[in-house]
Amino acid sequence: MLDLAYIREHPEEVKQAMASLYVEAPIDAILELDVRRRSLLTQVEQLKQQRNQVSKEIGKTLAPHARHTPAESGVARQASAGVRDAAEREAKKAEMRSVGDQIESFDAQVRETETELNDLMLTVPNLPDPSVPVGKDETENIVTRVVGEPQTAKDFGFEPKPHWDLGTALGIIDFERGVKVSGTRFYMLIGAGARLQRALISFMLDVHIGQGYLEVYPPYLVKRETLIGTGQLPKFAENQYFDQVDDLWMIPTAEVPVTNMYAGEILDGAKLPINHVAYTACFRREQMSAGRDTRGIKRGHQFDKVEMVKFCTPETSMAELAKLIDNAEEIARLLKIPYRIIQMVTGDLSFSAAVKYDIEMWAPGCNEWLEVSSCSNFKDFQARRANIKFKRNTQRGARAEYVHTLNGSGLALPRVMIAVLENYQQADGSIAVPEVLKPYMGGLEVIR
RNA sequence: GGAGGGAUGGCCGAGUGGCUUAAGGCGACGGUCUUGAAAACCGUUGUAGCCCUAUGGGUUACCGGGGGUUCGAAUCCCUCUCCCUCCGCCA
Repeated sequence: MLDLAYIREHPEEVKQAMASLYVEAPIDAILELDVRRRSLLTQVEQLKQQRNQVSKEIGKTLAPHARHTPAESGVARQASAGVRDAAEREAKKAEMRSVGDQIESFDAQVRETETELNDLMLTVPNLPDPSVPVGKDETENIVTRVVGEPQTAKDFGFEPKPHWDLGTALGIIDFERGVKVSGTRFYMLIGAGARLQRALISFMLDVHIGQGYLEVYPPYLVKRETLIGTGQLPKFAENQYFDQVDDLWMIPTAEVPVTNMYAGEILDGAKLPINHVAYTACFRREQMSAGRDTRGIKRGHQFDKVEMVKFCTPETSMAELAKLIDNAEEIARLLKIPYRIIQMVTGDLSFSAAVKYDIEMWAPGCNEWLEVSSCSNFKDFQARRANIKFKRNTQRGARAEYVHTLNGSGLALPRVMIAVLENYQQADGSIAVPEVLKPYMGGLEVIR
């Protein structure tokens, strides 16, 4: 969520930013609601002040012993001065009743305006960082680096096969049975296939733990407000699986529970940056892209992922993003798989990101670059939604500020599996196990 | 799923309709004293919003969330959530 005060003070700048994202954002409607809300607040607060004051005066005119008898049964026995007081008191009460009615009506209008305003604010995407190149869509994204040599048939000395052929022949990926049990876009990993995925998970976690990330095992089902915190809701409800009875939602990424684990908290600035790594399954309906990437295990409704999440101070978040990318790259380097880094232009930024880089691994069988990681700096956008703050020190009067949040895949499993299978395939259709994975595979050298 | 008990500031903990502007304690911060420290003593203390003549002043809301009663609610009523104790069920 953007800072409302910032929109109020820099409306033209915000509108331009939205234009560079190729997004229609209701900035004018927000500004109008903001004016209306503040005007209503001023009026209702005056009325409340009046009521508070007069109510206190009413209390003072009551004799101390009478204060606890609401019916004022003793009125008849009081002297004439007391009776006059009582009459005056009743007049004031009647007056305050009418003030109360006005307050009620104003409060209702304030609530209505705030709900409307908040609903609109939740649909506005993050502002892009000034460093992000302006561009319309993914075709204009920038390849910033290529690491390693993408291998082709010439290098292999034979025609490299796609993973669906390799996996099926080896009996380590079973597409038919996955579909039988769960429907389209599901598959099963069998034997060395399942073990290879498990090896990759353990390997990645160990590498990231070594880089200083604290491992977290989070829930896979979360509340609606948790998905609002990271920005998946309300805009992208159609991409989520959820249980209607309990209003619990299946996580599309570990980012959701891990970022929100500090929701509503004020963190100790001395403890920042906080680095977490989590392995989870992820669930996505992907109905928007039905028909795309239908072959193989590239895009399924369920996949595993190791994810890194960072919480840091505003002034360090860009440097932390660079570290995050390097930490994710380390996996590709250790696996000795060629990869490249892509910078997203404004038009291809995700809803919550201010800056975003993708890591793509080369897959010689499918003959394409596979997106295995997205590393994003969300700045204070998610922190504002999830209300995650920090204090720089314990000094008196220290102000709580919003943290900056970042996350990046410490790689998405199915696509790394594809890259491993296709890059390490041999002429006979067997797969050499990458050196760094052998200890995790019980010393297995070749999958055949 | 059933029965009972709870939720108050950074923490502990009082508070059954109006001197509550939330007592008291702890902690934290500042000061006095001291060669320095401790102790003692004095003072300060949260969050969010709005308004103004704006290094300051005013005001509203916040005692788990939401609603209600009342001139007035931490306090009374309804409801929801979460936690604790016990029972049942369960990988």
